Amino acid sequence: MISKSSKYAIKAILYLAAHTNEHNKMMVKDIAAPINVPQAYIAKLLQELSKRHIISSTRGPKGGFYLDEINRKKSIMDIIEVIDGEKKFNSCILSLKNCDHEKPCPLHENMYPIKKNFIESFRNKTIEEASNEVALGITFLPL
Amino acid sequence: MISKSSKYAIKAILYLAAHTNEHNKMMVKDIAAPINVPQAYIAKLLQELSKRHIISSTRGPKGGFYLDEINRKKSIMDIIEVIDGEKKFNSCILSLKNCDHEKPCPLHENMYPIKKNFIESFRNKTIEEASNEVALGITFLPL
DNA sequence: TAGAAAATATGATAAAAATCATATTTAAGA
DNA sequence: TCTTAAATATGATTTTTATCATATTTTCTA
Repeated sequence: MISKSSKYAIKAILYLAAHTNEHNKMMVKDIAAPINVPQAYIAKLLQELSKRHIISSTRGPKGGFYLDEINRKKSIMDIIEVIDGEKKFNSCILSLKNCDHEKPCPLHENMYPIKKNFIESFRNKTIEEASNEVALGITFLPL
Repeated sequence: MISKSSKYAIKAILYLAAHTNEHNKMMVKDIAAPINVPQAYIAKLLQELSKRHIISSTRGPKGGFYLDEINRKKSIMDIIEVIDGEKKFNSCILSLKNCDHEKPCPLHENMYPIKKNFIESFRNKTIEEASNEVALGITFLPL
C-alpha cells in the first residue's frame, strides 16, 4: 500500500508535531529511538522531507528538525507523495498502460472508488489534525 | 498496494480463464508471452497457484495449466492472499502492533473503510465474473 | 515400456528497497 | 575567528523481491 519509508516518515513527522516548534527543535538522534526507526535511515528521510519543505530544519549547534505553522498544514498525502512518488497512486492496479475509464481493466471499476477514497481521505487530513487527535487522547502512537 | 507477483498471477489466471478448460490446457510458454511476463517467473507463480488449488494442472505430454469450474469460482482476493499472504491486509497502515478500534493509530479511522472496501470488493469478485466482462467487451486486458 | 513432453522442485543471480557509514557544510557560541 | 554541534550529501552494504536456470518427476503415446 505505502512503503516502509512512508510509514517511517509519517511517524517521525507526527512525533515532530507533538514535540517541536520554531523554538524547540529536535535532533535526529532524539527522534529515531522513540519512534523505533533506525537512526541513519530516518535521518535520510528527514533530509529529503526538509528539502521538499514538508518539515523544517536548521544546521549547527542548537539546530535540528521541527515543524512550523506552514508545515503543520501539510497533509498526510503530501508526505506519501514526497517519499513514494505520485504515479504509484494514479496507475492501474494491474499496471496496464492504457487502463482508464474508456478502456478499463477488469479490476478498474473496483479500484477506482477505493483509490479515490484513499487519496481524498489523506489529502484532507493534515499533520495538525492528526497530531491534535493524539494530543487529545483520541488516537494513539505507540512504538 | 499489491505485489508485482500478484499482478502477474491475476493476469495469468484471467488469461487462462479465457483460453482453457478441462480439455484445453495451456503450457507455460504459451501463457508468458501474451501477458508480457517473464516465462520462468510466471512458471513459478503458476506452480504455487496450482499447489494451492487456485488453478489446475497436469504434467507430461498434453499437459499444462487450466481452470476447471471450481477454479473459476475463486475470487481475486484468493489469488492475492496466496501470493502476497493474508496479514498484509489486516495490519495497520503504520505497522503499529496494537492498532485496533480500541487504540487506533491516527490513520486508523481513515484506513478502516478503505481496507474493508478493498477486501470485500475483491472477495466478491470471482475469476469467472472478471473473465466474462472481458469476453463481453465490457473490460479489457491489453498487454 | 521407452522416449519425449510437460509440470515441479530447488536454488542461483539480478534489481530494488532498506539500512548503515562517513566525509562535508553550516551555524552557534566562546 | 576557532571549535564544536548539528544537518546534508554521498555512497556502500544488506535484505528483500523479482528474475533466471536447471535437474527431477510425472504422464502420454508410439
